[in-house]
Amino acid sequence: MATAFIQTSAGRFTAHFSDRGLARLEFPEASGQAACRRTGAGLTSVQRAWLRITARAVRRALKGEPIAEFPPLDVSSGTEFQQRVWEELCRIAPGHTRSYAEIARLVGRPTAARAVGRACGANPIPLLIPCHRVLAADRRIGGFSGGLDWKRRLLESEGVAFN
DNA sequence: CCCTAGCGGTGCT
DNA sequence: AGCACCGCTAGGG
Repeated sequence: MATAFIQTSAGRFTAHFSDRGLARLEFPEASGQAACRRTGAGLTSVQRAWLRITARAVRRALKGEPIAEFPPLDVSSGTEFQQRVWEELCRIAPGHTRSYAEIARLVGRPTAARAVGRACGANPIPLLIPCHRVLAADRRIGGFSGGLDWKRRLLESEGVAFN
């Protein structure tokens, strides 16, 4: 796994690439931003290409715009159930939402809404796998592993109303 | 608003 | 094999 950084107006994201693609994306940390390494060092040329695509995707996602091109996503860390949930998340267009229960139904486990919440929390590539577009059934915001402030901000940037 | 009961995947013992 | 977590939900004060 190779690590690289993506500078944005909202801070510096951290991306981890395996030999299969983008495997993890981390939101900017509140502190410790000072230490800046050269981004891209230690990446293969393929990974550097993925990094460019990822950086574009992240910047577009932050503006609430549709993402034109995704890097390959390496979701092999997830269980089969988690991967099915994440796949379903990827089908939610910007500006749209689903409830945890709806995702549960879509992956064929209609009573597993709670487990869907857990699977969302385990999403290793938030923002690009848009777990922020999942709300509770009553349109309350639910949770977000990266912090509720981020979820609110992302939903607002997409013009989504929530409770 | 609160509380309760039922829920299922996951990870830890 | 248990068991305690949880980004849940529906129902009822």
